[in-house]
Amino acid sequence: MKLAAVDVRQAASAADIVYDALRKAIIDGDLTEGENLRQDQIAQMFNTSRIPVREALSRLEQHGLITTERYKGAVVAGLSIEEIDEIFEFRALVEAEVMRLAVPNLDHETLAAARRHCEEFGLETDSARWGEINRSFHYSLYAASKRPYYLQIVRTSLDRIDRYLRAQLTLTNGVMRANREHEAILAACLKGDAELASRLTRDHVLDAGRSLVAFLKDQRA
Amino acid sequence: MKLAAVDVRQAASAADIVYDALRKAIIDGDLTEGENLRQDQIAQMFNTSRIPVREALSRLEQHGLITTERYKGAVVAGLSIEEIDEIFEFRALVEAEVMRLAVPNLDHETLAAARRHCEEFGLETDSARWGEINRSFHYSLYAASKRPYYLQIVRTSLDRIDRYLRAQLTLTNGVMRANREHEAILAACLKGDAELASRLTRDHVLDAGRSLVAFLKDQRA
DNA sequence: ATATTGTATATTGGATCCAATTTTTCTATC
DNA sequence: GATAGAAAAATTGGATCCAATATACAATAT
Repeated sequence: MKLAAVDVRQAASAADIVYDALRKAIIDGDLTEGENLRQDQIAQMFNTSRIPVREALSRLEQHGLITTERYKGAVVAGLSIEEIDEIFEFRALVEAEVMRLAVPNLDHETLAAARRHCEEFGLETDSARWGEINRSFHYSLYAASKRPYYLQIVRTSLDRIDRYLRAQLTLTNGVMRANREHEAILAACLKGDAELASRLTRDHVLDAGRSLVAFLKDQRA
Repeated sequence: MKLAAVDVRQAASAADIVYDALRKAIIDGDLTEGENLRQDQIAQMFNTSRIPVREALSRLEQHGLITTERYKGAVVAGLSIEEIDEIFEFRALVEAEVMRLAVPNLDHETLAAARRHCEEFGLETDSARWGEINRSFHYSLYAASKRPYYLQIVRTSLDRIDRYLRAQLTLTNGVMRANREHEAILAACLKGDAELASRLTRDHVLDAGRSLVAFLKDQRA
């Protein structure tokens, strides 16, 4: 008897599913700052008991995406202007270094993929997708750094501020500038100029941070 | 009626207690790499049910301190040489920057505390305490950077490699050199030379990483 | 004797129930 | 009608019980 080999992959646990869904909802901004997260309500949404929900909430709290208080429950964490500023500063430091380390390892395939993401970003008209494509562009280059720990940190940092970034990315001029900066970074990568790519990445992140902070200061005032 | 003001602090939940205890045991090296963590056994140790234990394990997994597999359980995570190397490289980047940012904010009190930790490190003979004092010294300076997010990241990074570092810190020559480097960093801080303090911190971390990696390569061969 | 199959045990993930505490609602009183 | 206090509802953290699966070991066939 002949059978095709089937990749029986481990099914994710309920806690994993709930965690992934809530994380996505928070970084997408579908759950807004300060919003209450009732264990019971979430459990019903996912057709589970509160146990896996609590585990998911506990993980989210570890990553700073929510805060919890006994007998009170969990709320989506908000960030102060100062905290947002600090995270952008941190990202600029780490992502610039990741970019520097990535350039020597970039091959044609990776560069082609990055170019596709870059073009896609320029052509996309659905503002809801900009954030996602933006991540894809940067990550496709960052991956060449072969620094999984750095990338994990970048991911958790980005998770914290992504929803604010998306709010600001809906402003068209922000997208235009981001697109120009992406092209400049890509050009530096094609030239193999690690220092330039690193500096441009740093400025790209700091720029985004500055305009976001300005946007939020205005909005919150 | 007069009552002394009592700091009624929120009692930590059982999950918090278990998490803290396990985290400490892992970073202190009391739980060794690959060691099995049975929920039932841990629950009995802390006189609780498995529920808070599972929550604690879930958090530890998020921080990379353990790995879990369904129906198999949790084991203390081990790090490859490459992973350790990467974490030291990362720490060097971030801690150098934190040090640079801290120097302009250092006041007499902070410097005095750092000096005390530095001297304590030189005088301490109990090798088990070196790791702890080492952290105190660096953190006392880092705190002046006023960058809570950076510091949180530094903490989780240090958590991952602390037990290896402690194993290596038992070698007296490692402590001697660390002590000299601490004094040099402190001197740069006293001079208010942020660039120098930053560079020395970077080298201090990279040095520790290099000798640790050499030590482990030898040990694991 | 060895390999294979079946069974018992160990262990995890999840459901349901309980205790503690907060928040809300209702009621009695002014 | 407003307010203080009590009862009810809501909500969380934890304990106990159940289902699913892996591992260890015994029984059996070759």
